[in-house]
Amino acid sequence: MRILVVEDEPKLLKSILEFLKTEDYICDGALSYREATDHVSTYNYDCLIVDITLGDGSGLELIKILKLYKSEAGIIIISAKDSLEDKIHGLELGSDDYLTKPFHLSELNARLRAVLRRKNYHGQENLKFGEIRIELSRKAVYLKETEVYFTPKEYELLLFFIANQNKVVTKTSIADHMWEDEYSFGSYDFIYSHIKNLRKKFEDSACPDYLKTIYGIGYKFELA
Amino acid sequence: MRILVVEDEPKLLKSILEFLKTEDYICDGALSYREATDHVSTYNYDCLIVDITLGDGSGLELIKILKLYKSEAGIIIISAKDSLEDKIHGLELGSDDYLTKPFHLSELNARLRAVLRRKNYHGQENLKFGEIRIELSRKAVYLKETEVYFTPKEYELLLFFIANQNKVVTKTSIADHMWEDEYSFGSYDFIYSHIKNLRKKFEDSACPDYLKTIYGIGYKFELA
DNA sequence: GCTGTACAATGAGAATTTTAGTAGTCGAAG
DNA sequence: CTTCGACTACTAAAATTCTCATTGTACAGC
Repeated sequence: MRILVVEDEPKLLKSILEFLKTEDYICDGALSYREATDHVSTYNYDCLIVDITLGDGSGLELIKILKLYKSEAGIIIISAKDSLEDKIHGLELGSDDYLTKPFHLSELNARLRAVLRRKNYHGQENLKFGEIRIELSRKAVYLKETEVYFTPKEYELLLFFIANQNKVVTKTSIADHMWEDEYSFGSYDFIYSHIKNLRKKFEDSACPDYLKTIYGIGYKFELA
Repeated sequence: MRILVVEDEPKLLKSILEFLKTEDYICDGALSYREATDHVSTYNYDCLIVDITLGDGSGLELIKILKLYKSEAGIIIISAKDSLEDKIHGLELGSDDYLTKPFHLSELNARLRAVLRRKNYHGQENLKFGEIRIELSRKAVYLKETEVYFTPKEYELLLFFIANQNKVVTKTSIADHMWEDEYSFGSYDFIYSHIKNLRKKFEDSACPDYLKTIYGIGYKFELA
């Protein structure tokens, strides 16, 4: 379940992303208009959460553009104003729901579930990939039928790879997803480190290592 | 026993919720139509209490929609008008009972019990989870056959965990559920504090600690 | 095939973050 | 005025994440 959150207030964006990640969504953030269109033109999202009171242009314009790229994605609008106008415009342009600041994060989650359900993504409870099984609601990872503990970063990374299975993921995109704001372009040592930990857990459980290194590019998670 | 109350008058909603909580129901509130459908699409309720004179649309419409999602849930209609028409319509659409404003909360409780009984939830008096037994009617908690006093917040938290057993509950959702009004992105110290108190009571009674910490995320209440 | 360079993997420990624990303040109820 | 529960502030402990130095590996050019 892939989500893009567009919000210009860094703190709020961060806490939304953190929360959604704890709820097992694969999500990215954009601080501006342009960043958002970049992301949308690059990745496939199932739902977009958009603050329409961004600084750099009309948020409703943005929605039109987003729709062009990704017409089947759900859209939830966030707004500070409770103005009926904006609400109506938003809904006319094809947003699926509307949320007024301030809001509870679990409220956002409820809307999100509703939107995704309306789009027939009945929230999956389990993920399977080869010998790996994940019970999302329990955050439990099973390798070959035995439960293995994964730290938050490891868990998130694993989910990310499964979401992008059979595709090459660049280190840049990994860094982008997992370390939103503060990733320094210098080295990817921290990625190597987490990759190593993942592989160690596979090995310790005699689980095949589905993670292929693509030299000079990144990784690919695939069977056999 | 999970209940959703749909009522657009905030004060009334609040007092209904408070009352139901003292009666040991796990309950959520919705101030509008849309909020209600969100909740219903997200959680499983055993009964819905719906004011059909909401501002944002016909309440009877709402009931139709609610039924679509969750046909086995009981429904009690609240209405300001005592019109026979609405009553008949409501019952036709599958509501189980009907209550006219103003009403006593104890009256609501009686209807609720009746509805739940009819649905074979014959007045669930006890909850059990491992070595924990709760007599809901008395708000009495037994750990390993000895009664232990739990403060109101501890009790509510315990019920929340039991209601969400075997699932990871994030700190955010705990905060959202237990401190609906005034929680702002602060620290989670108060959660830690209550968690500690719960665990202390388990320990003092030599009762297993079913509460697992999920580092960086929240907690999980499960056997073994 | 050999060699050099850039990239990737590894292991250990430092730094940071998160949680547990302790003590104490505040405010409401009696 | 006292008691009790709810919450806060602070310290300690635990766990995770990140850094860094080092070792190993793939690729390209010769």
